[in-house]
Amino acid sequence: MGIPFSPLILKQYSLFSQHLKSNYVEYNFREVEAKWRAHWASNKTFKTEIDSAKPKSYVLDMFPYPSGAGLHVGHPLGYIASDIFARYKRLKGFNVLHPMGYDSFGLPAEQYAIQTGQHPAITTKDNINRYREQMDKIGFSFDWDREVRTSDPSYYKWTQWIFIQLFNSWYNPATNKAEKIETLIAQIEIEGKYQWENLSEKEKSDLLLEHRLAFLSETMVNWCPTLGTVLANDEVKDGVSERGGHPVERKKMLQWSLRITAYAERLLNDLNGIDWTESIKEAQRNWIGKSTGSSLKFKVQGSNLDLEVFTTRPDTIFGVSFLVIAPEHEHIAALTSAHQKSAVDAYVEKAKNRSERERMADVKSVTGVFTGSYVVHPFTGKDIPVWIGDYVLAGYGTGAVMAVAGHDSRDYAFAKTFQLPIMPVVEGGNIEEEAYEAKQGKMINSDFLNGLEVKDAMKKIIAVIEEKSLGKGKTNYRLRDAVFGRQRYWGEPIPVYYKDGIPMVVDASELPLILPEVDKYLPTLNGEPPLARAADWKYHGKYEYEYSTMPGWAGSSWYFLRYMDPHNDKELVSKEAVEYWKNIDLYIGGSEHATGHLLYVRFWTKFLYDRGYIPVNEPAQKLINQGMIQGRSNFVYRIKPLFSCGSDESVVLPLIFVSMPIHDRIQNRNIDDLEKRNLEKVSLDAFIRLNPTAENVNLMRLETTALHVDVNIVENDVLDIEKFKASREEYKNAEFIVEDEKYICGAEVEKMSKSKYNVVSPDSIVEKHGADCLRLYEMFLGPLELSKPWNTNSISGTSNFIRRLWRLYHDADGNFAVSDEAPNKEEFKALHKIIKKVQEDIEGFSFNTSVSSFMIAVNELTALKCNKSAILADLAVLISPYAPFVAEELWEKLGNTTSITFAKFPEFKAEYLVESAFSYPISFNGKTRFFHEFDLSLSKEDVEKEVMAMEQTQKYLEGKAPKKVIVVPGKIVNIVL
RNA sequence: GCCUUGGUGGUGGAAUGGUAGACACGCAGGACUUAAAAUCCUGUAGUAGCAAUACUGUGCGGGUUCAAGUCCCGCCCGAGGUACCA
Repeated sequence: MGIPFSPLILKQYSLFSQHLKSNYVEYNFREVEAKWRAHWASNKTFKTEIDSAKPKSYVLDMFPYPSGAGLHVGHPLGYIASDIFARYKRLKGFNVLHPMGYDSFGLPAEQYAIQTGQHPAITTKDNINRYREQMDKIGFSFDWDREVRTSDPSYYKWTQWIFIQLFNSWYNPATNKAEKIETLIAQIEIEGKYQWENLSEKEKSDLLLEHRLAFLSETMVNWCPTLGTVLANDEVKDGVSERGGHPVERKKMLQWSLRITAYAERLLNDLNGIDWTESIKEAQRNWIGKSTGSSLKFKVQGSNLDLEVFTTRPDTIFGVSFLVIAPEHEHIAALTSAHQKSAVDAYVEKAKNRSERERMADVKSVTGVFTGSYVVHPFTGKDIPVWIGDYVLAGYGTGAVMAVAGHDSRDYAFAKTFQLPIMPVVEGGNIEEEAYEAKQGKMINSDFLNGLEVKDAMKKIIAVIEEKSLGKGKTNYRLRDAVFGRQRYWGEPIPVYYKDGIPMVVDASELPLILPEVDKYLPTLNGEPPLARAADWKYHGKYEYEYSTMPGWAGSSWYFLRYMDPHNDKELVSKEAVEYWKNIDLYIGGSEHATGHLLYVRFWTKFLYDRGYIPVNEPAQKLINQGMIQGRSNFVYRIKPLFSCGSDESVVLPLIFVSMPIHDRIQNRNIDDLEKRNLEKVSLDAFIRLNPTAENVNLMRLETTALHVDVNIVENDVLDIEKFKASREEYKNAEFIVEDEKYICGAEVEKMSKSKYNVVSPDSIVEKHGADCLRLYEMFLGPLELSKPWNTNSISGTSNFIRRLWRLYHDADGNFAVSDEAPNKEEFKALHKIIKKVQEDIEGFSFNTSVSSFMIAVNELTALKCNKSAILADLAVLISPYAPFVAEELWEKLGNTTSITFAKFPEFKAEYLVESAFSYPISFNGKTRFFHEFDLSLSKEDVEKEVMAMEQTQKYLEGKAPKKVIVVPGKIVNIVL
């Protein structure tokens, strides 16, 4: 008596028996990965200590800000690359420092705190836990015992300590380095410019503040009223805050700043000694913006006032036809004539209220006003009118320019607008058309400079200017001092208090200055920063603290040092640790930090070097920028028919989706009548079904609209209809019109974001395909530095690869089976080819090509049916940086008892690749026609002789004698006809 | 505008001046299976041809070379960054 089968059960049964028939056990990545994840964690496999017997390598990722959204597949790209590099270096016998931490002070946690009242520390901790969980899944070889968090008091104690050192230092131009402030006092005393002893405390303080590297000064800042804080230039994009997009205005404020400008020249010069990408170096060079020229004084007509300008083109001095000063220029009042006063006042007022954004929006329009004053040309004695124009910036140079309309396009536009004279002084241009800006040609209309080349004229005029004390040769930098105070809560408190209005730093022994609790994370009613809310928060119970906190980049400007010695509470880093680890050998991160973080970290490193705390003056020898991973959105297309019907009552529209090709045809109007009528009928029927009471229903027009669909329910652009229906209540009864039984989605590359439903998390990939697969796939996508859209479509390629790799070590039944036999020549060749390739690729950061070569190697060894342990053990080691889990498992099965982390990278032996013969492409006029194998020991002449004797050659020669025959041994034969 | 990049099949991408399109995805066909999935095999730049083969092909136009995706000159287009910086 059997159990009666229903067809469905029968189907399931046969499936089951099928499975039993073949008892092959596939690679179980879930089990294996979980096993090694736990093993590495409990054995602290990646814990690193100083080991002077080994060479060191410091491999670092830019640490993340732990945001609430978690990691998406774009984030780990750089981490995977650096992890491969770190694991490779270990195999090569290096002692590798490969840590990770969190840049955990920042705006989003604070914004969230303002909205919800939850302390930013809690939000931050939750986010960090989530990040850690996600990173752990991917199998990074970080030494987590060295984790740092910038918001941790034991960390920011040292950020504050560095601030104190900056405060207590000045930049000595004579020694060209930062020194203790005491050496400045000594110098002041020697020079006797001031009677130091006789100065009041306030005077001393003010005097020193002009030299301290951390100083308080009145600066123009980017003030964001909505956020209640000051923003750095690089936090402002298009006149609005980078985070949140709130309007930003210019405002004068007493602020803490860091004197980064003192380091401008060194920051520029030392770029030559580091191996960073040209684009980052160039961005930093532009940001520092060095320009050489001359300052020059113009006497104001009828006054003792001098107007000083900075120009890079002193050679064009005889072409000056007017001067322009910034609307904020300090001498505007003195320069304005009574007659022009109302016009000037109106203009200055308007310019002041024009936000950065507006000024930027109309770069093309030229505005300005005449002051009514004139200056005297220092060489011709002619009167030169002084104008005000907002294209001149108060913050750069002297806030005044000498306008040479013939040779500067902005001056030219200004002159054209206000009908001011334009005089050419360098041959070569046509001033009727445009300004001639090239620094090339002979000087004309220039008195004693006439006939000189621009370059020579430049030298001569600077000499004359200096001789006559009209000014002097000068170098200007675009780089501004870095504003260091933020009116925010979630940051490091600046360790300063005020005694009788004099800023004093907290004693280093009293650090850390703990961030106090506040009732609200908002500014106070009278506009003071949130820290002013802290109850009884006073230095020694008496003196008011500074209420600003440090900017986001403070903690990240030195974290690479802390990883070397993260638990030291006596020093920021011990001498021993920093002498051993020195600086970063490989730094990987996004190029968006080109002029922010990467400039500040160089600045702090140089400062700490100057003051003798560390032995290196650059943070990173080698820098790689990983590309952005963009999102790839999928779309479904809903039919949106327009109906007309008799009844007025609200109608229910049907939910019908058409596959992408159908949508395309509707959009492009190349849909045939039959299909169109069918679609119309389906829509109409559905409508009537849903609205049975509607009368006189008519279809007006057939249209489709695209809707984003979650990429996680789409595979290879085919929609999982069941999941889609389940995803939202209103989709439950959706209908689909498909072709070939597949609903094809549209796709488009966009930024990866929640609102576009195109976020792919690494967790989902790890869950579905495994961490090894994710690692390989991210590398396989393309060159590390290139931006590319994330597309999960071809992930099956790497997934298959791992399974094929696994099968190499297993027999047909899935039992581990390797042999101790000696490998043959082909097997050695396949192995050594991959040893060479992987080594070259990792050292050249070409990770995508090494994944391909692994595939080739596994394909070759599979074809050779190679199961020799001598080959397979080395293969496991080679692959282990890329796919550590499966490599570790195979390594153990091969009988090893220690982690593959401690294995040795196989040594490449060229002799295995030596070939005795080569199949030459025989080409005619560069076109390959056929192949022929020749022994490589054959001489060029012999090869030529043999080729010429061949029947095929004669065919292509068509009876003609060749003009020339080129034989490149081991490469090609080319016959020129 | 300037700076930095990049432009190669249906797609992601390979190519020290020396066989363009490695590797992978997708697609097509086949094997196994009652069937499907998985797996394996074959083909896959375009045009013409049953085929051998021929021609055309690395954004465009020139050049250097026996030989150019690669080097040089001049353009076009995309991406990222940056800007009244005197």
